[in-house]
Amino acid sequence: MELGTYLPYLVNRVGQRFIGDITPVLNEAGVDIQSWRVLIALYQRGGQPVGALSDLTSINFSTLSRVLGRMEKKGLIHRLRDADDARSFTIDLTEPGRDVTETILPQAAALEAQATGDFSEAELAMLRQLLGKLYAGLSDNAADRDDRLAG
Amino acid sequence: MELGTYLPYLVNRVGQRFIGDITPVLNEAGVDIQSWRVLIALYQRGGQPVGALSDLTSINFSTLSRVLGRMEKKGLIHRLRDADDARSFTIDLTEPGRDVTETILPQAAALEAQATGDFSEAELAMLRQLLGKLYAGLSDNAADRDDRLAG
DNA sequence: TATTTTTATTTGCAGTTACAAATAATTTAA
DNA sequence: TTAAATTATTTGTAACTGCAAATAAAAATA
Repeated sequence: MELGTYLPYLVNRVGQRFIGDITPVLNEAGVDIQSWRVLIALYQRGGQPVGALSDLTSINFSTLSRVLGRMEKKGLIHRLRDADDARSFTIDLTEPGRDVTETILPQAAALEAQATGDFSEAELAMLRQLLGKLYAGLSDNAADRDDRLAG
Repeated sequence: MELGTYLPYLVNRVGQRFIGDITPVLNEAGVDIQSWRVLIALYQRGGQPVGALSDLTSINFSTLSRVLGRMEKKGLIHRLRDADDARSFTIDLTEPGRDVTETILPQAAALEAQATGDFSEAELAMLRQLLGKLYAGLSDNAADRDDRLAG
């Protein structure tokens, strides 16, 4: 096994550089990287319960609970008790949360565009497709947990 | 911008699933994910000073310093004061460190193989190449730091 | 050669993270 | 229709993280 071909290594270092590039933008806006993940997810997919948001953002349940706590304190989101199921919340962007997201989004898009400046459209599409396929090939640990409970 | 095409999102969720899949193996071996990154890097590239290891593993300097601290306590690595430069250490695997690495490696390779079971050789090669290209397109924040100092 | 600047690494500190246990509400089964 | 099991989320706790400042050694400069 060669380090330079080991996919977890290749993926991790790209992920870390993405974080490095977006961090100054996020600092400017006063949000951390986890909150940013929540912001985009909610912005693009609308209100979500914590569990779905955990899947969507790949943030651990209990961590996410506290991330949401600080986002709420900052007025970026609110927790709305579900009418039918009082265990569940719907997490939603507030207006300021939407505003912050719309401030960051174009800068995030610009950084992505810059990082992929040398990519052809075909390469970009291919990369996205392969990352999706790879994701599908890896274990859905949330589903595993459900299986374990079910089995 | 669509969440499903946003590369940081696609990359992060793959990275998190890789971590989820390797974690039981690492727990079994008694090492954490960061230590594992250090282990592979040293195993494949030989002894390194902390700075080079930070680049190689994408682990922040001060974090890495403490990761090395716990690895040393566990006897996985040792710090060897550089003969020519007393500020610098060469970090190296101990024999137990090498053993642990060799226990984990085949399992890590198996997980990667499983995740990419549906990939053709061409797809795999393409994915690796594109991830490399993407990495190159992102900022080398270590270099940025140097530039800032130099400029 | 004494002083300043740079480089390599570590540490203080304040905050973040994840596991497991706790809470609280809902559904299932007796 | 009450007890048991399941589900959604939060919290206790112990460990980990990253920034900025500190340390310590080397290189550059006066």
